[in-house]
Amino acid sequence: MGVIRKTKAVEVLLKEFNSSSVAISAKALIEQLRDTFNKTTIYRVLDKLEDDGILHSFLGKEGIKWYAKCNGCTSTEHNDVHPHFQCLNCGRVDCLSFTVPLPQIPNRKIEVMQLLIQGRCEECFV
Amino acid sequence: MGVIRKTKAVEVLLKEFNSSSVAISAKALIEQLRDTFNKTTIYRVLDKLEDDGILHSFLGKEGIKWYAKCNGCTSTEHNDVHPHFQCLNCGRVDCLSFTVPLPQIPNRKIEVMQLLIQGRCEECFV
DNA sequence: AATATAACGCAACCTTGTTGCATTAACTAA
DNA sequence: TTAGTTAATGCAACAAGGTTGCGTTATATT
Repeated sequence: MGVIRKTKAVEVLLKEFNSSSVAISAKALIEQLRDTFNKTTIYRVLDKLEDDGILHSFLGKEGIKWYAKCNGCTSTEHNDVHPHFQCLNCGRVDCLSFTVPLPQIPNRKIEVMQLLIQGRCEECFV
Repeated sequence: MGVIRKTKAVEVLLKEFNSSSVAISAKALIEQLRDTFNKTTIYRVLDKLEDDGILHSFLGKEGIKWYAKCNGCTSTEHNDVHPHFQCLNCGRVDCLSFTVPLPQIPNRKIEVMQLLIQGRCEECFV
């Protein structure tokens, strides 16, 4: 696949992810950019950025897709396996920087691990 | 909420979960029982069984909902937090019996943790 | 057996995400 | 700089998982 052309959509979305370190849901981006880009475009650009190893995606609560910047991934391998934290109060999702030790399970080959931690974020923590 | 009446749907679904220890997706149950029950009924019964602490649910790949039997949960509290394993080859999902140590994160309150491990199960492991 | 009402079936709907196709706009090279 | 190629876009229609409203059925109670 690969991002070949620097279009407005690519530029705007990249800026969005570079300006903060939190994860953003496809849904939120579509709402936010409703007047600028078609949802199809946004889905396609996100797909591509993921293929290129620039973003990674994961599923949050209710099965909706979230995206965040990758660290150290290439288009051939997504190495950036870390937990995500979703605040049950404000809905915010961000990447946690520590890595979780992958358990060894006999006779199984582990390929991916998705760890979603939910609770109250720093802002909503009283 | 609470399951009040012992209907056929409740009976059949409970039997389904008692006869094996793997997780079953709502989707699969609907397909399997298509000629017997309406999908609305199946969704509602699963909801109830979850509320009652008999089943627990989690999201698998593609955001579809899976259910499995609980161990030691009540209608007021779901304590049964363990990882799930989804085989990327045959699609089978089951509960892993070990618990994962919850990390402590400063200034955040952790309430739920969802760990989905994906790879190749015992049967599909070559 | 009569009654109250939880549970059911059906159809219609909602949400997130995808696909086909005609149009537009980046890049390439003359 | 312009002409040509084709990737990227917008639109509309669709798809899948799941939910809702409401009239009907069946379970439990008396």
